[in-house]
Amino acid sequence: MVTDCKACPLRRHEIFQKMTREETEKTQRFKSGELAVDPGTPILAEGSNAPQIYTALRGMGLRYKVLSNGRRQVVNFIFPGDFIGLQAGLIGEMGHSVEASTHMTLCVFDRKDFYDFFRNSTERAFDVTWLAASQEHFLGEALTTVGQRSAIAGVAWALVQLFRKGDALNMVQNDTMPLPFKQQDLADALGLSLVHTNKTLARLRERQLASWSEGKLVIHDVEQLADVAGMELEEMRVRPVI
Amino acid sequence: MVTDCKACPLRRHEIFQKMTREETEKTQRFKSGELAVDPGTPILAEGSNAPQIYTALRGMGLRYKVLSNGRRQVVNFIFPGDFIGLQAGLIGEMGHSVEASTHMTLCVFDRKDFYDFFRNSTERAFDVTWLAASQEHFLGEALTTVGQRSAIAGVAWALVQLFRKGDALNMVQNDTMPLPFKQQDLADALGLSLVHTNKTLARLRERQLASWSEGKLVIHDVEQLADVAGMELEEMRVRPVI
DNA sequence: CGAGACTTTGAGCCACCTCAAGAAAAGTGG
DNA sequence: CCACTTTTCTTGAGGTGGCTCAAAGTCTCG
Repeated sequence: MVTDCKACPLRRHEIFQKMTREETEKTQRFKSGELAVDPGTPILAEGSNAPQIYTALRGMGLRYKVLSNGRRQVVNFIFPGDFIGLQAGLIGEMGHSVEASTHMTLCVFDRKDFYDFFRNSTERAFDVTWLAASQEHFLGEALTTVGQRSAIAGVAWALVQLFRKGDALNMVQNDTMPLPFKQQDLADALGLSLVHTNKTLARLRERQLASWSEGKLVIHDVEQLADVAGMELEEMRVRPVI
Repeated sequence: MVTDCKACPLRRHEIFQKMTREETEKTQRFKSGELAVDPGTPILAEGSNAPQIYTALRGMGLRYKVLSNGRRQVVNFIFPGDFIGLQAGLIGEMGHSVEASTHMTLCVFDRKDFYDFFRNSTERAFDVTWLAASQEHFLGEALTTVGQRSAIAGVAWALVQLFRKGDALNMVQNDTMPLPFKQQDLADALGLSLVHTNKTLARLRERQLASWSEGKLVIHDVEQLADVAGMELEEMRVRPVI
């Protein structure tokens, strides 16, 4: 049986299904073009030249880099629908590692097919490029946060981003969404220590701006939180028609 | 007369020349498809939906974002050959501002033509995507630096990056290259204060690792500096053949 | 019930910040 | 070419936001 890739950002089901079917036949390992991984499982390693590319279907994960001194920078949080390994597919090598934070199921396809796919449809090629550019845009924002915002503004910024992304994916109900990460993950994303991140989260909780515990993030007034972050809420971009 | 766009990263001269010629006719403003700007001139503004895209032919500049509180994050340094406005071309809006640090001359073409260009050649479409992905890769590195490296390691990292990029462009002679930026620019790139950046540069100079003054950066032993930065020197990536 | 993983809190410290002011360059106009 | 102004660089002094160390509290799970 072939996986339904509705969740793939490129929405080209027939292509993805073909890829995953081939993948299945080739490796004899994936029952249905899906790959299921447990929390903590590394999916891609920095510097690797992995032949696979994935789309997250369910579950969440982290992109991160680690320095030789052991410090870790979380580059991004992965949500359902996100692409994993685009960099490897494009420039031939991963610039970061990826691992699962929760149980995840991934849609698998391989690089060679990715090239064909890119070549055969300018429409889809544009989508891929759009995705890369969006990611670049996001990283610019993140860099600005880490470089210029105070701890409380940075944490507020991150929570707003996560909440809005969750909202776009219909994960928010009653002002709350699942956020299955550790405080250490957020700390590493913001370049803060765990201790200070914890204290900053406590401050936001006291001020009734945001409360994150037991894997649930609750935000009643996003605008107020965005205000603390010193950011304007830009509306979600939609891929333009080329 | 039509500009020679050898320096454009996409090397598709006939296209670019056509674009710039059209541009010239349309605006009656650019004598030869080139645009010359003075130091300090804003080229693109964050949030703008500019119809133009550029390639830097000569001179250097800065990409940056400014926060509502007035703080500025320098996102990247622009060298000859770099693309300017790719984001606007792809996702319809600039995520950062761009301004010239030196006198610059730019190769101008417009967005509509960019779309056609993208659509009409999968080869070039791939190049664009590759560029976007490379930029994403770089930003991930920068984020890691700002988030996880100490001031001295961060400054060392930045100088190594600049020096290697200059080297790739044959701007290095006798271990020295032109670096026409201000210390404030570097400080804003690394999320450090001007004062601390200055003192850190002084330390590197004392330790004979790197010396930057009067617009010239001198590095005798890049590996030693990379060591201070705690980075491995990865070799320059070349766009793979698709 | 004990072990391990995560969160919370307290206490002291330091890397980097801000404020301030002088020195050196780099324009600018006559 | 020289006074004058403005910008950039440099250095000192003192302050603080966020860090590290340490330990206790909570939760999960075998």
